[in-house]
Amino acid sequence: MKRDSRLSSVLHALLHMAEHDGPMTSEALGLCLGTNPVVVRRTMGLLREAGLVAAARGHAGGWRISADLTTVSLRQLHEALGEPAIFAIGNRNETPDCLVEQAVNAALDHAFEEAEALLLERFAAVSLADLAVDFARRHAAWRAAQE
Amino acid sequence: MKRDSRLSSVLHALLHMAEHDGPMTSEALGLCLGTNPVVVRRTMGLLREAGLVAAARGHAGGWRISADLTTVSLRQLHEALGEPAIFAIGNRNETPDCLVEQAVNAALDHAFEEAEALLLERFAAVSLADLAVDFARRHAAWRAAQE
DNA sequence: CAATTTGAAACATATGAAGTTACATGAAAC
DNA sequence: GTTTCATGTAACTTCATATGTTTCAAATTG
Repeated sequence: MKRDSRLSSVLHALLHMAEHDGPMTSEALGLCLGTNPVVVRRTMGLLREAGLVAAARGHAGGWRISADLTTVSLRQLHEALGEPAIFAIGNRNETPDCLVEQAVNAALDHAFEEAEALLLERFAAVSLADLAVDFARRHAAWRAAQE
Repeated sequence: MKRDSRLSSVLHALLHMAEHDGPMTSEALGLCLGTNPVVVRRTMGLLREAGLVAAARGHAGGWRISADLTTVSLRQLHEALGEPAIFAIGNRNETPDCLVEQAVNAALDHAFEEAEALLLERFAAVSLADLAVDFARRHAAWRAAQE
């Protein structure tokens, strides 16, 4: 199963935007992410619809963050992306007639629901500002190591 | 992304086997699961390698459980299936040079590791015997509802 | 008007789970 | 011992879907 890496992508893009003065074009972001500008527009477009970023066309256009970094959590970004499926494992049949399969589904669903709740709770607890701080720490450590 | 439903499948198969006297053929299990006998053999073969089931060829052959239902947990089954990837969401690049992406990966990895640990813990706490009990309960309720 | 940039549709590629076909191997029945 | 039944396994096809690509319209700026 191919994994959905859009959450990772938009975080990467947003932090680059946060470190950058002025708007960044899809092409510039595509270079940072190692992907195509159209893929950037497609994914960032979902964040635009959620009001997290704004896009401007034409000369000096591009993408900029239109929200407070301290208030945007990973969970909000996950939601902005349309809450894609979290698990690569699932039930064979979600609405079985077979009582055996119903018992199996109930047990698996329960475990997955707990894990999902924990994951979303952790996502909600991390903001873009937290990531920016972590990046700054790594950057300082990297600069120190260059000496 | 297409979800891996093998854990769900083998649980369904194992509970039918537990309710059934004597070995069950791949064809019979395929009918229970709504799939092809070859798919059953392919998947059950992994459980055979883990020593959880045994297969006999020829007349009166088929699959039977070769372990104590109370000692086989969902986690053991997950392991027998080769510990397939749990999440449908992941990092774009697992070993990035970019410090921004490293910070992003660290945050996501941390959240996913916690959720994975919880899920596996829950899997470890549920045995086939537990599922058999739940099935029996559902079956009794169903019979009562038929009157 | 010309250059730049997003928006979006349409199509191509890649990956992996699941399904299918075909046949060899082994075990029991007769 | 031959027939029948069943697993073991390889090879191929199908299907879903994330990602990538091409193309062009629309909007904005110089």
